[in-house]
Amino acid sequence: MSEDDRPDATPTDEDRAVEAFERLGLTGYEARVFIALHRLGVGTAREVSEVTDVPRSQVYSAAESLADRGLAGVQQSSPMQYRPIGVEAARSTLRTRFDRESTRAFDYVDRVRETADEQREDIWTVRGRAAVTDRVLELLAEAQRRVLFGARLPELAPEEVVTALEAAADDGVRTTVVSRSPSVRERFGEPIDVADTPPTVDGDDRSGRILLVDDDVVLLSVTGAVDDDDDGDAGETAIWSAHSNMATVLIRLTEVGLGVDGTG
Amino acid sequence: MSEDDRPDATPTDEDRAVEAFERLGLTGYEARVFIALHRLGVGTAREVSEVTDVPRSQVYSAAESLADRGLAGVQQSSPMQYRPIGVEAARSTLRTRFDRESTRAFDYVDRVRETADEQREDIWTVRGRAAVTDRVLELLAEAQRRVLFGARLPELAPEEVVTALEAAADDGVRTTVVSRSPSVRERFGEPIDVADTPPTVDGDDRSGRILLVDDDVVLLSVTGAVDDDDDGDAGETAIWSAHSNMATVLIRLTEVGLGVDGTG
DNA sequence: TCATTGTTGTTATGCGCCTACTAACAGCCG
DNA sequence: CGGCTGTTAGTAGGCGCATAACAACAATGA
Repeated sequence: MSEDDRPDATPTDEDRAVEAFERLGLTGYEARVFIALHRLGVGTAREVSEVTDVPRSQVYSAAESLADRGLAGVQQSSPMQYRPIGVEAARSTLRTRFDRESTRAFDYVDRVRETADEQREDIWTVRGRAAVTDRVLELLAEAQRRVLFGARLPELAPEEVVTALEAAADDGVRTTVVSRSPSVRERFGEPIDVADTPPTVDGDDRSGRILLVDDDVVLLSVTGAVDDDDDGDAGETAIWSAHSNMATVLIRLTEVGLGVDGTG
Repeated sequence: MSEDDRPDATPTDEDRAVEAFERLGLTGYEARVFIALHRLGVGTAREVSEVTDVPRSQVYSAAESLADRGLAGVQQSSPMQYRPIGVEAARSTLRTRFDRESTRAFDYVDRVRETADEQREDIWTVRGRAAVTDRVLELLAEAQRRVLFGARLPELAPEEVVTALEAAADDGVRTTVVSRSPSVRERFGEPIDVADTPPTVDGDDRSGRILLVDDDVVLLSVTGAVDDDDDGDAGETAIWSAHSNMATVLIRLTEVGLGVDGTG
């Protein structure tokens, strides 16, 4: 059934779908049989093996495994027949399973977790949009006197960050937001100072976020796919430092470039 | 650090958490390092290997892999230091990844899917709560003249099923719901007939759902963990048949047991 | 009636990859 | 020298992929 048996041909849409299913926890055979069953509506092992690249003898176990996962139905007859569960039901079955495992895993982590007591002359690296946002929020929580936050793109100033910045401003922290992008600037109001980024430092379109907190906390991020696994949207890498001489030095440098004065 | 090195000791809470992380796509080492980092707050490879059962030499690659996934941060120094991302941020990172893969997988299935044109003298088996519900909904959609639905437990009559039953009733389908459980019965109103289950057939507390549609569609389910993978809540297995003599016979038998008359 | 042919469902086997685990190593510093 | 760090090689076992062989059964034709 495959018009293309070359070992390294361009991956088809089906190949990509199979890979996605594999990352959801299915085996390659299970994924192909599931897809084939949806193609057929109903089918025997033979029919399945004719519309996809799974040997007939392996269809039985793969389909049985799908049935165990609640993703397919079986008819005990000769020949046996299989039919897939509906797409939405299958999606929700997998999602339920994901949520269950997620709870099991993170509940335990929650119980044993310790918060780090700071700290030394450190520069930390963090990869991934969500991870960077997480770090921004934790650093913002320490703010006592002033905060400067910059984001080139709106996606880099998500709702949680906006909220945290507003909370800081409400607590009497002198809060400034800089961005070249108007759509970022207009998300902040009232107690927050908003400013355009000076053209001098805005040249590189790979810059991401900047965060200065008080006099000794700094975070800088850049965007651009680092070709992780396959995190299309997470191409952000940040460095940060807190309560260190290194942080202080970085802050001075950054302030000069931005034309901001942190003293006062 | 392990007080228990017997090969097959009872799994600890941490073991169970590690297994959950593995089902979310992490390796065992990655999971243990992630947990250890949360235990420590911050840590070097040595410290991690002392707190969990991962050889020091393997901590480096495991932590680096966590950093690639956006689940940990790295400090390039000697000794290197690692720190975990916050629990909520980690959970949301994994969930985002899950949703992305889920879309990739099911969008393709949606494009190639065919609906089965019914059908023969078949009895189908379906395992898992969600899969059974899916089948109930598809069978309900065929209703022309009458529907009888029964569920022993409220969980077996989820909102979608209630909605579908009401829709059928509104379409002029004579609709009856039977259940021993008052909490099931009181979910249905107006155009739907509600009845208690006669004691004669209610004996077995493993019965699940029953569905009769017109004169030739029937579904029967039973509950009880079939010890699938680990689907704690999905211990339901159903058989069903539609437009077959087998279905007709089953319907007659069921009606007698329930004291219902389907003619008219 | 018997032999032949084909189908079905099960099972065995070899291969390759990834993970777990151990071990060895060069570089650095006190 | 001795201890620590970070990297790398090497082994073993498990799982998934792939192919083949098999018994049981049904259909066919002489």
